[in-house]
Amino acid sequence: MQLSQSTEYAIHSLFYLAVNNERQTVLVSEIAKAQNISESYLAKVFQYLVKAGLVRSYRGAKGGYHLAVSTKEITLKNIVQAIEGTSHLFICEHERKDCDFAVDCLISSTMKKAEEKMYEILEGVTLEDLVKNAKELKNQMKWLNKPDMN
Amino acid sequence: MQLSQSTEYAIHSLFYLAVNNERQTVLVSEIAKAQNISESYLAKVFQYLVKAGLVRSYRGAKGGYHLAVSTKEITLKNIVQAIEGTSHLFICEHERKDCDFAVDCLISSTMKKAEEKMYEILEGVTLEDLVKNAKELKNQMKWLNKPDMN
DNA sequence: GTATATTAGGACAATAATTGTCTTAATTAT
DNA sequence: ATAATTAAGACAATTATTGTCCTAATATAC
Repeated sequence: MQLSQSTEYAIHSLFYLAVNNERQTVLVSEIAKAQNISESYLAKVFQYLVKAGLVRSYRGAKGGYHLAVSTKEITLKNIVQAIEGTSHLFICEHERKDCDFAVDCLISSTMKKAEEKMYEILEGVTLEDLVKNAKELKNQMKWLNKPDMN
Repeated sequence: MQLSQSTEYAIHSLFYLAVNNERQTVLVSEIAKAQNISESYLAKVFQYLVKAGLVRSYRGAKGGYHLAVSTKEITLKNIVQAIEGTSHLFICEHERKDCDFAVDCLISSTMKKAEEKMYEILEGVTLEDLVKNAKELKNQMKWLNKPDMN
């Protein structure tokens, strides 16, 4: 059970948009280059992000993409679900048929709870947090690398 | 992101073994029939369960399978990982290459935490719990169906 | 209005993962 | 020895993911 590579692309791309949030639009080609991945494939990923309402697209010359809402409003959960969909972790075939325990099955309820707990964590981190963290790390690294500190 | 059908089969099969824990062995053919699924495929699933140390196999006449340890010691986490493997939810390609933030990346650390929280819940439910729950539900259903109660 | 830049959407191909079957070997009970 | 059963690997079928390309729609700039 693993998140797809598309999800990694999506997260990194939205992070890129967040960092460049003051620009009016950013091209897919630029974002693909920054991650060193295929532009045509990333274009597909962006279609999901548009559909999920996370980014807005602008066609034509000077077009490109921009975050649809503020960096505080976009969480890791939003991004993961935009790509992976919102279907449940565990879908019991049996449950749909003849299962005696379907009404209050401990397997199903546990799986749902596990899923919720996972999403709770992903919901707690926004693009704003990621940008802040990256800036801190950059500063920290510069500091660590100052030659007069050693 | 979804658990495979094999995982469902594994959970239901181990539940079946747990319910029949007093018997010396149970045949794959019986377990497959109980779930109404292909025996040859379930046989493959059982190979993983053996490898993971959750069940013991007995070859030959009167052979079959039996839980390798007590029902208290087998958790949903064990079963899920036996089938799905233990690799992480999120594996960042970038991280392995030239990422400046690799050391303390908020994306990676959040994903790891989300995964941990999920497994924490799955770890909290054992086969023993599932059997108890099923018995309770059965009783509850009988009670609900008593004609003199309505 | 024409040319240019850019995303949208669909068709398609390649690859990988999952699901499913079968055959042969090993093992055990009778 | 014979019959019953799992082990292991090869293989096929199906589905999901990844990746490319072409045409249409839309917007800007001249």
